[in-house]
Amino acid sequence: MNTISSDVIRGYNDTMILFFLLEKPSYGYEISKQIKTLTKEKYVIKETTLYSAFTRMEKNGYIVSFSSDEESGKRRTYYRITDLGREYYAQKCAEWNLTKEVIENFIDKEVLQNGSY
Amino acid sequence: MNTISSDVIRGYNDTMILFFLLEKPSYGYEISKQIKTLTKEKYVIKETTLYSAFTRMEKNGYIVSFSSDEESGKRRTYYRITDLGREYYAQKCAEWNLTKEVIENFIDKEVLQNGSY
DNA sequence: CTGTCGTACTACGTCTGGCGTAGTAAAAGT
DNA sequence: ACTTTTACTACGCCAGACGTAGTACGACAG
Repeated sequence: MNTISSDVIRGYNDTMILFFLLEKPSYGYEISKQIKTLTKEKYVIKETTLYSAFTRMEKNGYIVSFSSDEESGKRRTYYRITDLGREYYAQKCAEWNLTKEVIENFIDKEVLQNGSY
Repeated sequence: MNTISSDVIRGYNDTMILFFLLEKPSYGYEISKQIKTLTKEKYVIKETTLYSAFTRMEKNGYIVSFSSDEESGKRRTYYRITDLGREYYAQKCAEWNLTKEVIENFIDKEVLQNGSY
């Protein structure tokens, strides 16, 4: 029942990833775990979605990659957010508010209250 | 500045259309105007998006089409929502609440307050 | 009575993001 | 020694949105 269709999230995977990169550079596996934790398992990003988001965002100049010199553990590709990335993130936040406002016009509150379906 | 990217709305165009059909059968042009009005011009659905949504939803059994016998004016294709369509609409409303909850975790409130970008 | 605007669509093709499937490989746990 | 976890890459498909274009009828102005 409570799975989120990907079409809804579409366009916000990038935002989620950038949200964590705002704080500090990170890499795929860590971010995927953070998303899972923050959403209390309500949303789990697919690996392919995650890594293709990285490539796309690097191409767009929102993030830059660098290789880690790990003393121990596996070698990872880290990503750092750019100024353009911060701008893009802020834009998406503003857009989200607008979108929320728009969509909410079409949501029937009553249907939700008595969960009748 | 304040245009909504289609990727965000994606998956909710159907919901918007069904929202109006809940009340009474309607047709393309009327619905497109109603969406524009209800959202105060914040969102205007593209014609191709609208009509392809009709075909898709009819194929899925959410709506059924019938021809109008207009005494005057142009002939139109009307659509009526089905029980399955109502169910689908209710599902989408519930899904929306979940999605909102999830995405909001990643939205920085401060960025929004001082609109700094 | 002619041209333009509003109404009401259909057809076709492209793009993008998400995701299924599969495979690789090193480190860490048992 | 084997399995699990970590950390990816490659390939290809699919669906929804949308650009472009064209059709056609009615109303209304000049």
